[in-house]
Amino acid sequence: MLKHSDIDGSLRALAEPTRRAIVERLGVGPASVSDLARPFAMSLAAIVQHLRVLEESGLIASEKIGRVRTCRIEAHGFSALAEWVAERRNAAARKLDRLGAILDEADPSTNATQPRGKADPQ
Amino acid sequence: MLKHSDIDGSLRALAEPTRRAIVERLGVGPASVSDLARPFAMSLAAIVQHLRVLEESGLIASEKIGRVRTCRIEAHGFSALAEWVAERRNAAARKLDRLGAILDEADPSTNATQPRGKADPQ
DNA sequence: AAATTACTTAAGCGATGACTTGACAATTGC
DNA sequence: GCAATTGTCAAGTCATCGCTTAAGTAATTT
Repeated sequence: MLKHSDIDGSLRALAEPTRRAIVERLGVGPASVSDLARPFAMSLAAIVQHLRVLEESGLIASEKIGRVRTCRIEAHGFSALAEWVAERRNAAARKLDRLGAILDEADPSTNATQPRGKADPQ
Repeated sequence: MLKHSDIDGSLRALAEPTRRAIVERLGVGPASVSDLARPFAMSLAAIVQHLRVLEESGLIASEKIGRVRTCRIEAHGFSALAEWVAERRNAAARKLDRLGAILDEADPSTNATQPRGKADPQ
């Protein structure tokens, strides 16, 4: 149902400080393109390019009314990403200390694809 | 306490499909450099470079014993990242429909930095 | 000790990405 | 209508990134 991952697009989009700052600004509330551009020492055109990347990745959405385009943050895109990151974090946590053994016994399927001969130490 | 974010490093590292695949592989369990390289149609040196990026960002760790370096996923780095993404997702969710009003009344502090003159519509 | 395995390091190359400038289009205010 | 505001599009520049090849080191096997 949820677009099985424009994880790639989302992560690429967020791997850039300016775009992250824009996203954080939009977390406060919607804003126009020039509002978003104002804090930065770069051309409006550059910001528009960043916005395009963010919108294509589904992290923000925008609507143009008259001559002003208003941008807002898009919950959907962030949910997909949050899920992916959480999965990895859980996988990592499962490997910590002895907790691994406990959880793996509760749900052995998570270990099914383990390569032969590696007993997953620690 | 938690390194206020090599969010930048983590996101940059994960914005690359090969590195994401490596991380997913390590979610199953630790592996050597050549183990990690095997599935990919690229040189070992390339993989080593990817591993370096991942390690510098704190998403994986590695230890060399004898001539083989063993890599594992690092829970810490993923937690920091998961937190950041969750914050943005929450900010986004708060702006949805009327849910916003409800949550904002429950915790008005989240709205305190709203810029003047913007009433946060919808 | 010679060969093999498992990396490591450095230099270089082509593609992509983040900007710029400049020219244009479409509202809106006077 | 004219001018400012707000954004769009296209081209071009420069740095960074992902990869390669080639040469080197250190541990292990035979």
